[in-house]
Amino acid sequence: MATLRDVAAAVGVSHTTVSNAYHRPEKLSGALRERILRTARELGYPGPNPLAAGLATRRAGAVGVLFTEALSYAFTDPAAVLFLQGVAGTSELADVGLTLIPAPPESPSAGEWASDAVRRAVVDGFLAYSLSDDHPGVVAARARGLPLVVVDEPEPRPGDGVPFVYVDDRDGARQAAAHLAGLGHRRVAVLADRLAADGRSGPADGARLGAVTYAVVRHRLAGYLDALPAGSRPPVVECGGNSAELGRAAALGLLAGPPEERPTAILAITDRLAEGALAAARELGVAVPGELSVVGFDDLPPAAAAVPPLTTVRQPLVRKGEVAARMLLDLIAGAAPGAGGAPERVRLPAELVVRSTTAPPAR
Amino acid sequence: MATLRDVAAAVGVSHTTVSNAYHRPEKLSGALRERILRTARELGYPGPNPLAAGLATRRAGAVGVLFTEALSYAFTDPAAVLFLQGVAGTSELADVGLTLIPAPPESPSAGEWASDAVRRAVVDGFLAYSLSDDHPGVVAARARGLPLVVVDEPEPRPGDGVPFVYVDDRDGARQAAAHLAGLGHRRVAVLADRLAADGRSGPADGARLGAVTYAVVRHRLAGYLDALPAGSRPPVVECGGNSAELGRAAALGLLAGPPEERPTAILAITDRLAEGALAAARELGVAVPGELSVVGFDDLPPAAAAVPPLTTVRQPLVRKGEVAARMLLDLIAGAAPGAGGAPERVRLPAELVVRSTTAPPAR
DNA sequence: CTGCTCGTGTTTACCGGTCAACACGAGGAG
DNA sequence: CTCCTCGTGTTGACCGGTAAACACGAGCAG
Repeated sequence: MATLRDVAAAVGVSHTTVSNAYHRPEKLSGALRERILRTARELGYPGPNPLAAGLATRRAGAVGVLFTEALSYAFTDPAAVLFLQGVAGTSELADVGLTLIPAPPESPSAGEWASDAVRRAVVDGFLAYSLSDDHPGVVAARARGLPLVVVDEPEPRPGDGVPFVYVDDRDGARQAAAHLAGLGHRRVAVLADRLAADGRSGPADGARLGAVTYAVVRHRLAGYLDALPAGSRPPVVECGGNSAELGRAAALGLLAGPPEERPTAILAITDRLAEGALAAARELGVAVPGELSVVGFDDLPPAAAAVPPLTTVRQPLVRKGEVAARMLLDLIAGAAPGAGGAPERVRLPAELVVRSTTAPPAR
Repeated sequence: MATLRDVAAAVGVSHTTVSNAYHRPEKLSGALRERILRTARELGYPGPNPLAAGLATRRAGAVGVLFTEALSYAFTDPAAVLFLQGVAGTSELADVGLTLIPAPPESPSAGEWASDAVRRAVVDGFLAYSLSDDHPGVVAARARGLPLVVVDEPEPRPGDGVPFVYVDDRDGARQAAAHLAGLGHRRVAVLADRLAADGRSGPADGARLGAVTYAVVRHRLAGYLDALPAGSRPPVVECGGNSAELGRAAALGLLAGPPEERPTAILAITDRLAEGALAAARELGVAVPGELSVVGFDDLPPAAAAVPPLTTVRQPLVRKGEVAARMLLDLIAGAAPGAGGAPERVRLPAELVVRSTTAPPAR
């Protein structure tokens, strides 16, 4: 493949002049520039090699987004996709690429050399999206010494200097539970997921509830407790994954008992689990919201279209992506976190959206 | 920031040895390797710079996926996301990154230097996803001289040597129309989109139908005609975008007339338009499938969950991504297209899925 | 004792650009 | 007439790695 110097030789000018023909048209006469570009075309020169240019300028021209697990899984999660939409919107404004980086939570197999993808990514900065507290991906990203913005979790220790964008999950959950409590519900159950990365399912005991690995889950759970009558400990059951199917299975168990024993309301930690709960209720002939109230979390597009439309907590997913991307771009552009330019943490509000899956409990 | 040579100097070895400590542990003693790695950590050396490494090895370690329009829009399109899911699944197997590249169809503003993102992307190859026939992004990608696989469109000229992965849209559309024709429908209308990149809406005349810029649309339209009674020219109305809302608006127009004049069936060129048609029918009190049959295209997840469940044509979206990614990876690994290794074109089947939105026309 | 191979490192040449500093002739100001 | 500035280019030094070829002592077979 022809290089910049080949073109220079063919035209009979210096390599710098060819470089300038591409980036600094004003530094040479129009005629010469034309001649250079034409020769380049004739020689099949594909233009300056981005790798070489990047090395010289020390800019990769792209930002990396870190996902837990496989990317193929991330695309399966509507919340992640919406977040990405926000990120994409603002990073293309800044004319930088977007590279997706899978960061499996497996612990390093060959000593300290796990999360290779993070180490090898050609990027100017990272966006860590919703990783667990102990995730090696975040560590690897920090080790790269590049600007890093953490989204949702893991929550950086205050003073740690890591910019952080998050949603007030606790307050959102509190609103959801308060809504239910206000309607008069006393027997409330929680449908949860991801208390840890082990994918376990079934009722969660105190120990497990005390050691939740994901900050988002921790906060939502705490928010529920905030608004429920003091001292009440709603049963929490883990679904083993965030899907309607798994939510349905778990809800089936919750709803198995006789009417006077089963919960009158379910707080689902995500919309998809709520969807599953709705399916389970339908299957069992339990009327929603007559005999059972359900509240979701996220307010994904299908929530409004569900039958009945789902009462849920809205979090600004796209906006979260926009804010995080803007913050990272500022950081890359040179703003010191916390100091003047970029704020160190941004909290986005969550808001209860009451639709048709909640009502006072049957008496 | 410390470099590989700094570490070498600190340890008192050559820089090559440090490089080997990272990539070829067998080329040096374990003790020395440990010492090097430890020193590197102490110096805050972030590991080999990916840009420099890439330059030297001539591998970027990532593949680029080209989308029409903005990325933020692509994430809005479930079909694109599903495709990406397939791509991500196979490229992470190969341990290469995934870079998303927006390729707006605008014509070059500064002479030949449009689609900058394509030219600057640090990738080893491109996947062009569903671009229009004349899209500058494809041209730019070819100009980079890197392996390129085109997905869906633009259809490369035979013998052009560009690998191509596509779905048999024409056959899928034919099946849809044949199903309707078989049920006895004679007044069929088509809900379309993207006849060109101008976003126009309204009835499409012959001239416009003759100059469709997107191959996929062209094929689906042709497939419909294949199966409809010879000589019948169903009215085609453009929606101006692929959304349920726009589909609803267009369908409202189609369904405005008295029962004996309005179509008894609608062929929607995408599921989302079909969804809009369903909404319009519901609004107008037109029973589906009693008074109106609707067939979609794509078989996105919501299609099965719609009420009533949508009859549609399934295309293997995730698989399309997998096949295309595998093909590109093979190409990057050195297989010549067409010759031995990678086949030059792969056609994926489309299949009609009959659900509950189609029935014989009311008599 | 000689000659090979093997394990460990080192030397040296790229990879393909960008950029700061400098060269040089022409036109305009003083 | 001289000096300065400006428009155009050129020189040469990086950017931060990778890899082929070579050096060298030790162990070992013949």
